[in-house]
Amino acid sequence: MSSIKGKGHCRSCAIRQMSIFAQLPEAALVEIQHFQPSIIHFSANETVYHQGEAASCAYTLRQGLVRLVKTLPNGRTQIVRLIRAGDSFGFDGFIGEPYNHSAIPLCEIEVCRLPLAELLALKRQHPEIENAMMKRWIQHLREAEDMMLELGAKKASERLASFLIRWCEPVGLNGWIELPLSRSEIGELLGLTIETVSRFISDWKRQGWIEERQGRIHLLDTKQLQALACVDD
Amino acid sequence: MSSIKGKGHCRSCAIRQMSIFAQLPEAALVEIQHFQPSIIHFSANETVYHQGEAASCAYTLRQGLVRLVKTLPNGRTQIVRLIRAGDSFGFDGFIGEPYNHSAIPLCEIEVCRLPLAELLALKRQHPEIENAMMKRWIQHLREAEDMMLELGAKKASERLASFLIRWCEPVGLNGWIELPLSRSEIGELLGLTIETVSRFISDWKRQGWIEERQGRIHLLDTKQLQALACVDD
DNA sequence: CGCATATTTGAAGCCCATCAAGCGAAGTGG
DNA sequence: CCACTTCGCTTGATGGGCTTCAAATATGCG
Repeated sequence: MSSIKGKGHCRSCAIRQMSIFAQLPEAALVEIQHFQPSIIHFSANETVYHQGEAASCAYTLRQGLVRLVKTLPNGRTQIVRLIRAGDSFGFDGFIGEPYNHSAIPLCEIEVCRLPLAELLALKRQHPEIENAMMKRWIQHLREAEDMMLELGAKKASERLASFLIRWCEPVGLNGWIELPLSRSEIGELLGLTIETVSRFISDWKRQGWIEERQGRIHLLDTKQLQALACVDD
Repeated sequence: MSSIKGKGHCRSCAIRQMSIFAQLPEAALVEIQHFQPSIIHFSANETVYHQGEAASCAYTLRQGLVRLVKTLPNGRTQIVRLIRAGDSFGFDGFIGEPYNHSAIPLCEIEVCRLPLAELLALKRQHPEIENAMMKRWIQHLREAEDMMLELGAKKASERLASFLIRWCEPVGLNGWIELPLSRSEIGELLGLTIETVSRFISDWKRQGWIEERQGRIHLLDTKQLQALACVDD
């Protein structure tokens, strides 16, 4: 079950630098305390909010990884975004709409819950927040456009290769990195079946282009993958 | 060729009510005149800006229809958004990035070109703009999520059916409406080939579910299409 | 260890892309 | 005005890529 750990302590918050509150002056942090944002834990697959629910709160991810998911009546699902520590999500309430997707943790997570009304007030007083949010939205829109290109114009192997390359970018394309997504979750992200994902990964392992051990992955031959990926930018 | 028609006259602008400047007080409109936004005409397929170009201006569409397109090195393309009158686009410069897509008119268009630096200044002085822009971004992000679900989780017929239903919504699902997209452009939007699009449309015409005359379309049996579309929301 | 779950692998089939040809409407120039 | 071209759309035939169904193997967890 989810559990409320306590009130947020913005001043000492480890991920504030990565969040939309990074540029806030120290003085403003005291103010936020009045809002008493809640720090909440969720375990893996324990839904933070459901698609269609009234959107009364936004969230900032403090730890872990969250997937934003949309589901068709027939059960087919699509992961529309992956949320990392420092990212905020769940702003649909700003336009009076219910959540457009469900937010489901990929692992144990910790979020900071921000009531929208209070966030709205805070935003009005501090243009830095508005600015930071705006930049995030533009960035997210760009990433969504990139994803649409992936889904609409690329083949299975191309999508998977460019996903792996993007995923491994943080470690400079040459080290080991956690891959906390199951085959099925990778499939839901890329619009593929679990079998197709598994087949290509197995194949590329046999080719010696990638290796994998206990949930971590390592790209050995990025050239080959890059060629497969149909790189554009 | 594109041609600059003259300076914008915000006060008398026919589409201002639909734009991000709708809530601006009359007084502020005079200010904008100093910025002298340019009204520019483009003919169909005459690119407004190219993916990768430095993004120095944003645009508001006054008339016509624009497609935002991303292209792979091998030539495959994906329409990532359709822009209607009143919509603004091309904000990548706000985060210091080049345009993430190309903007290409589907027909003759008229745009209002806004230098980003000046728009930024105007935004700072008038929170209404910032607010309106924020709402648009949230809305666009929601639509992008919807599109990712379409592209990743639906089959050809389902994508096409729900596209037609969405397209015809403005006329209440029971009247004729312009469809200024060619088969090939519908394909680029839905991640399908021109032949697949043509086949289904022809089939549905034969079934008597839709009819089409000189670039206009009419849904006759929305129930059937709805069933095909895998409706979710 | 034993069970549940995730992954792999195989076989079959379908959906859609690809290749190819024909059709119709609009535009051009003689 | 009409042959000719062009372009978008249609329709057919074929093949391949990915899904689906199924079963075996690996992995993790109590």
